Amino acid sequence: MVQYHRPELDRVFGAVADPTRRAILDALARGPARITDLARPFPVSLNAISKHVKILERAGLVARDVVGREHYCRLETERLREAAAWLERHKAFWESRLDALARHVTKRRQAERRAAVRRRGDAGAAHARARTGASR
Amino acid sequence: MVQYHRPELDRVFGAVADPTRRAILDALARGPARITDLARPFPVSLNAISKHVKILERAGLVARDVVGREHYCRLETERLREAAAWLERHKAFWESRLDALARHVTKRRQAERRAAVRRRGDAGAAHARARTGASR
DNA sequence: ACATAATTCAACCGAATGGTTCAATATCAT
DNA sequence: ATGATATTGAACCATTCGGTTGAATTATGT
Repeated sequence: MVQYHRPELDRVFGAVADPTRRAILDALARGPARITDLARPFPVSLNAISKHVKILERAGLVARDVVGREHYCRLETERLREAAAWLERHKAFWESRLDALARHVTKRRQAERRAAVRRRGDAGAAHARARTGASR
Repeated sequence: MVQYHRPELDRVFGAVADPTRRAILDALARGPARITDLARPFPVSLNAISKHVKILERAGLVARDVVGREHYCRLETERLREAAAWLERHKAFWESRLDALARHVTKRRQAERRAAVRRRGDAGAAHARARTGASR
């Protein structure tokens, strides 16, 4: 179940981790656009957008058609599909595992409670004493 | 359709963009584990893993229960669900848009061909001249 | 009490990011 | 030919990242 390193996933997830790049992808969903068009709504330089597009390209999320001096960018959905599949698969798996664990813990808790009642007192097992995290 | 900046997505996608962190998540799918347990399979220092876990925590993908000196980490699926939903939604939207564009282009191509035939010669429109990208 | 174990903190390092500015290149329009 | 337009290249900067090492902190076992 633990698979070997897949650099495409690094690049795809790395690419969509940036809000500007997600916005660029959204813009491209409206149809192909040139670098200049893509850059217009953003408060950053044209060069910055050019770099972002290059990153999206390396991630395989965007392709470009060069027409004279103009570069038309368009979405490329295959890699996105792969990334979505990875997330979906893991989400499903993790959730089922968590359910299984929850059932297991519940069963163990019941067993512990019965044992504690038998012995009387000291109802708190180590698990119950855990100060649960998310401290920030 | 273009939504405002969602930093959780930055953090979640950023977190899963790293192969070591994806592997940690996979390990945690087998059940809660301490930092030391998580670190064992990796060729990097314990400190490095500690940092990775902290990043996963900030992304909301992992929570920890501190029991004495031991930190038990476990998966937290909510944020993952959100990220998966984002990808799914966009994947679906982009694919439908691409289909629509394809239909549109096809129709336009047919119209152009008819026009070209009427005029005779010079069949190549600008679009057809585009040297398609993915040049690396 | 004391050594050991589990973890973080702090400082550091090199490489990658996201941004800038100022050319350079190539194409289009006149 | 000339000038404007679209884009990249190159150099630079501050910050973040992924990693290290060494010391500090806290809890456990004897």
